[in-house]
Amino acid sequence: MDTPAPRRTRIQQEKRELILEAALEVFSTNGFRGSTIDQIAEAAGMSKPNLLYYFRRKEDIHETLMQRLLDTWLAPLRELDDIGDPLTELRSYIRRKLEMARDFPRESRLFANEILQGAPRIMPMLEGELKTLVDEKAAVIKGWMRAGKIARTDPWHLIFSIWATTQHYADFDVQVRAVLGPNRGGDGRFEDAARFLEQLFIDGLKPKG
Amino acid sequence: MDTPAPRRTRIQQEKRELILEAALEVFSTNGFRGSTIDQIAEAAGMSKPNLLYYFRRKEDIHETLMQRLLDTWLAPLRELDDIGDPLTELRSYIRRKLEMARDFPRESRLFANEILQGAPRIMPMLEGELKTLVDEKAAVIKGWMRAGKIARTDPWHLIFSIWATTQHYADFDVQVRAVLGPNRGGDGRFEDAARFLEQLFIDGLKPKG
DNA sequence: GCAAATTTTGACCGATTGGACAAACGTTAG
DNA sequence: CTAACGTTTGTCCAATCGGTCAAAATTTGC
Repeated sequence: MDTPAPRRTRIQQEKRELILEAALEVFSTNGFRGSTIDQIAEAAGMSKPNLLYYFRRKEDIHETLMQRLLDTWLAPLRELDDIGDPLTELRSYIRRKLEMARDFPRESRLFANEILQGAPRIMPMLEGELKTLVDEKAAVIKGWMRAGKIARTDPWHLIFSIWATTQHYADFDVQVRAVLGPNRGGDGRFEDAARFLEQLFIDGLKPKG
Repeated sequence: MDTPAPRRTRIQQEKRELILEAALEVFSTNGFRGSTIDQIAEAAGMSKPNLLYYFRRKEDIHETLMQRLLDTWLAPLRELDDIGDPLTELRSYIRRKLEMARDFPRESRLFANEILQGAPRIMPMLEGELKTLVDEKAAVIKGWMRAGKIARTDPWHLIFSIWATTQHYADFDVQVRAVLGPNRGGDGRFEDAARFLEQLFIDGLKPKG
């Protein structure tokens, strides 16, 4: 409805991708207001007016970036399956989220920036699509608890905690690396985190007695 | 060494406090670059040149704010005591951190903003003071594990997870409230979170038979 | 090969920004 | 009362910002 006919030239497609890639880099490290069109243009290897030929306003770039992000961002939770084995499902959800923090830290920071500032541009999506999805998956988890397959807890706060702990390794990466130091803070930190989080969540969720 | 003689008038003390309070509000919601001196001045109820009489540069305000923040921010971890009962110590550490997220969300967001942007202004403190403190407390926790008082895990990632989960309720507050909805997202959400986190961390850390 | 359409650029604009400055205003101690 | 000191304000400035525009350069369809 809102995108009637995005007929695009080959050049347009390529250049738009280039700009979005550059904008992701710039926005995720400086925030929206902290980033300038010039910075993005330079990172994309083109002049400012040229960039503005592809995206007429700075906010259009951010909006496009945000729309793409949200799809991939919620994919792991969408895959949480009622059918599968509960502990296996949760374990792979945690692993997938941690992999996203490792492989797409800029996307994570872009999202964190948006939320930190009060989510002015995606509030409807949080209260709509996101809430619906979380409620749905919380119901699934509650079902597992009722069936005695996992220990009883608050499913919503469980999901929050998984989000918080996994995204922490992207959003607070500099702090994590600074504290761990050059040895433990190297490439192995994600495997260490994976082991720790699996123990914390999965062992903790095994049904009691 | 760096603050030789901060002799200050009564008016200076009062006005500086006023400015810092206003700046905390503005910086924590807009980030450093996203905030303007005019905004802070207006929030503090004074003119821009008047504000610049008390803080000569915008960055001076941010720096002062950050220095104050770091002291109070690490206080809970500093209090983690080797002498006390391990599970009690950890439980009250988690509770204290969650209380800080509830009572000082602006400070939490200010800190998160700084880290998100790569911690350009506090990197030395992260690699110095913070790393030292965390290493020290990690050693304490390791001692508890060796003594069989709590289950074995990675102390560093345990601390990261406590930080992540508790601060989440300040930094991602809008998302938490949006997902929980008007009923569960009300004032009780911190008590729910406290219960959940205690179960997650404390029960999970009880020594295995 | 050429005309039409697309892409790129340099020059420019008004608004906003952080900050400087001197003059005006208030306060306070003797 | 008054001189010295502290505080406040209006005005101004250079730099940077998001964005425009027309003209030049390039690509594309035939």
